Amino acid sequence: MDEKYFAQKIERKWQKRWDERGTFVAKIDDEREKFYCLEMLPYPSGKLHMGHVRNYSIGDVLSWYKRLQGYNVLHPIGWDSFGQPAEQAAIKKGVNPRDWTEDNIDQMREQLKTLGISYDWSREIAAHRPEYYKFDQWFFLKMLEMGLAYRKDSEVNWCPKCETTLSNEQASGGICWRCGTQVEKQSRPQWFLKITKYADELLDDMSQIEDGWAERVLTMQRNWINKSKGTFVDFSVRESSEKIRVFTTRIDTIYGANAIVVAPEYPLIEEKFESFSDEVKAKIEEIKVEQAKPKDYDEEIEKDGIDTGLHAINPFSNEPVPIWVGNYVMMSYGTGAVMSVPAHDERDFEFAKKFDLPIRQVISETHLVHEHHTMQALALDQAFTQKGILVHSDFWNGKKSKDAIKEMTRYAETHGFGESATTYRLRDWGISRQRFWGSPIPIVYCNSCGTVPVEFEDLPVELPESAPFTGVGESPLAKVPEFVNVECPICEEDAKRETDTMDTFVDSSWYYFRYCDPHNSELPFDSEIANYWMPVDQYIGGIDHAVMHLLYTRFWSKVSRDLGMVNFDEPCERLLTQGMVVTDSFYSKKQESYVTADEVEIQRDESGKVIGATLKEDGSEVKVAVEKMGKSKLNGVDPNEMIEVYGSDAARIFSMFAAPAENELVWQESGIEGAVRFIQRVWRYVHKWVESGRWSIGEDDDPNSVSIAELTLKKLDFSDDAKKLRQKTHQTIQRITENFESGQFNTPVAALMELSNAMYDFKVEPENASDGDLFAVREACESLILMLAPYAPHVAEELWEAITGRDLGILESDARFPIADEDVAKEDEIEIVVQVNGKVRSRVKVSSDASKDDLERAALADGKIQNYTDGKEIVKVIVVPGRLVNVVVKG
RNA sequence: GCCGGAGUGGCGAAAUUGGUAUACGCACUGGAUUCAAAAUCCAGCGGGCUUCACUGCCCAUGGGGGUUCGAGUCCCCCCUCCGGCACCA
Repeated sequence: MDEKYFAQKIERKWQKRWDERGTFVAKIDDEREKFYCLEMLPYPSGKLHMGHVRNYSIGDVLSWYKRLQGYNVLHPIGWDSFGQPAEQAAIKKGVNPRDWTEDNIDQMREQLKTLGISYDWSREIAAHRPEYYKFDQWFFLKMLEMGLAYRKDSEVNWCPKCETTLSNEQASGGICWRCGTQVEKQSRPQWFLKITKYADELLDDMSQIEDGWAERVLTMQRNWINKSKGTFVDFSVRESSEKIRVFTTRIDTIYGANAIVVAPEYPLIEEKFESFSDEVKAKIEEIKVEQAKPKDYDEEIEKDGIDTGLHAINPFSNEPVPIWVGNYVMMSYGTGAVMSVPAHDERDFEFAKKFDLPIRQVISETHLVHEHHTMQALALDQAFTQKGILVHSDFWNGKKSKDAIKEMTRYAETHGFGESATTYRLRDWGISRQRFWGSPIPIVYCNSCGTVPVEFEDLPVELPESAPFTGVGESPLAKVPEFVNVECPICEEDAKRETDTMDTFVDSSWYYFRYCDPHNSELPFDSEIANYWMPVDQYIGGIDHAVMHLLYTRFWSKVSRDLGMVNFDEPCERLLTQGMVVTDSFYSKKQESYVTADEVEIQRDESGKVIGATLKEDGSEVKVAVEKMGKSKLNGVDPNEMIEVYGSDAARIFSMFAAPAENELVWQESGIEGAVRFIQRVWRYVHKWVESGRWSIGEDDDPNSVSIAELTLKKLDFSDDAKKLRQKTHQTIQRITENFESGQFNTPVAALMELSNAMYDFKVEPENASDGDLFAVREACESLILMLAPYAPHVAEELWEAITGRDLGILESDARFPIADEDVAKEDEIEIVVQVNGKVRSRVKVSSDASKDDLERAALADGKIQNYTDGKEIVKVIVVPGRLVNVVVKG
């Protein structure tokens, strides 16, 4: 046994032993309650970043905690290994995406093993392997059978020079990443999954998970789906027999409509285009071009539009209103037309202000109803968007918005110019990608038979070994004749394969099922096995996935349920959305790329805050920002160096201690020394007692030593100091258990540090320790090690071995997370704060079970308090048992 | 722009969910130990006033307002920063 703590040595020792003993291999066991702990699977970029370390450390803390409580824990890991970076590497460096990906996986697996996360590596999966993506295709075919997969035209980013489609990232700033050409939109047939069919269920089933998911995530999902009840209203057009249909949730404001605003591609506009003036034509074209550009959200888009000269007739008032084309109306969203009510909608208000359109108030606040009936509308300086009472609305005046919405909708329905409707913002999920590195969509196009699904027994449709990666022209897959040319599964005539591959979100939508049964070659997973492990008890991942991934994944479970494969609705009971790990990013405008911190000269203000930077090489300007780590192209902080220097236990403790899991964490390395110091303090303390020979481990013990079993059997006398130490031990167990149960992982580290400080404050040396002292020390040490294990499993195993001679993590281990003894933890005397008018004026010591009356009496008897109450009237006394007394005085 | 979140000492943060603001750690300062350094140990550490000292008082949780006996915590407005926005994953 080394006396000195040497992280690398013990970490390697235990990683090897865990591997050999299969410590973390999960097996179905009906005797024990299962716990499925899952972290979002990483994209194998080749390099671990601090966001990963944080994510997996949180998962490991929970896995260890549950394992020590006797749960049957499943804690798997795999790779989200399809995606653009591999293909970009192929284009830029000429490597094969498969080799590039496999290399990266090997590197990251090594790094993860060095971190010592308690994964069941026998269940490792990777999306890019045919054994896995076979079942992406399997699910696709099932969804096709269910009518959930369909094909329709949809737009993609298109570079006219490279004649290729681009992702949003490749088209950022509206220009092609390769050649800088202005990006356009192109329409092409693509495959969609009908997630909208599940919109209501995705909303309603939130009630099943609301206890375990953060409210912010559910809110974002709710707003993303955005179910709104409202009314379709048809406006007839004075210059045409066509009608314009708009959707509104506020039909009660229709008397305030001052215009109909339509998208530039609106059919009526196309039809009447030639009749417009040159100015109108030019503006419409301009808006079209502008809308076709990929969105840059940083840039504020000013409202723009033009009056076409056409008129729509308000079906309620028969009033004609102008028809405008506006840049904020999209053909692809809603009906492509909106009614503009500036007085009661902020966007419409802004539009009306800019073009000086009339603004008519038709809803007023309840208490102003009377005046507004007779007065002209007040000059509004902003839109009044709340509900209220209708004014300036003919027959409907004086009605409440809520009633008016119902009655006016009914009126529109009976008069044939409208209908009530429920709309969703949620759109179907487009999964077609014109890329090589993804699951091929298992479809064949035949001239005689049409669109033909590949037979189930012919799955997987395998990706070819390689393809020409040029970054120009059609997708690489389309350039591989052996892949494209195929026999039609029906008529056996020559046919062509679909060359689009699936969105990588498909892979990550069902991987947690696969972990349950990762080697099944017939089915994605066995139902019975999945129903044992699933749903996931705790899912942990970045808040950046709050909407898309987590919505797709919920959708996929519901589809699996409808396929009869699982017996539940929601895939994850509890979700911990970890805050982003962000870091300073340096973007060189000259090099048009991100550079590392080493390459720049950083300017700081007096407080050390970064205010700017220049490139060391030539002093050119560098844009400094704080951005999430792992963002593609951005070089994050490399945790491996930190692990090498300080050890993985220290890195893990520090990453957990640095901030609460949900918070964003601005990464900085200073402070990790504190974690190392803490480990060393624990190490030294335990070794001092073990090596003193005062407690026994094996058979050849010191004759003066005594085992914990012997101690437990004796009736022990505890000194006041020993009592104090035991009290601290049990209070710490209470605190940490509470923290873990409520998902708080930073404060337990502080509690452990406090406990170790208390151990150092206990001044008894081994040589003259009584049996009671020995017991108190041993109890503190054992509890500390067990509670430390989730954070620093290597050092915990090592110390546990030192004091018990046994392993901690293995299934056969009898080590259990400690349980607090309330009687030992209880304080006899507590300090109560005494306030006068809410300000702390004194403190009194009372017995911890003092009654309310006792507290009040003690407070009023206190000399300092009497100074404040003398000659004044005591209005009331508020007593919060265990906390404080507040005396309220007057005069 | 739309949706969601965050802001507390020099720094990361804590605060039993409306009840002692600043636990724990980092950095810093002083002391012990040492030939010396590292390591370790002890002490101090929000700001301002007051007292020789004990002490006492006031101001502080991004800014402004409100509710309450009492607000970091609840409500309203504003500022700054971060995440997502459907082809980054």
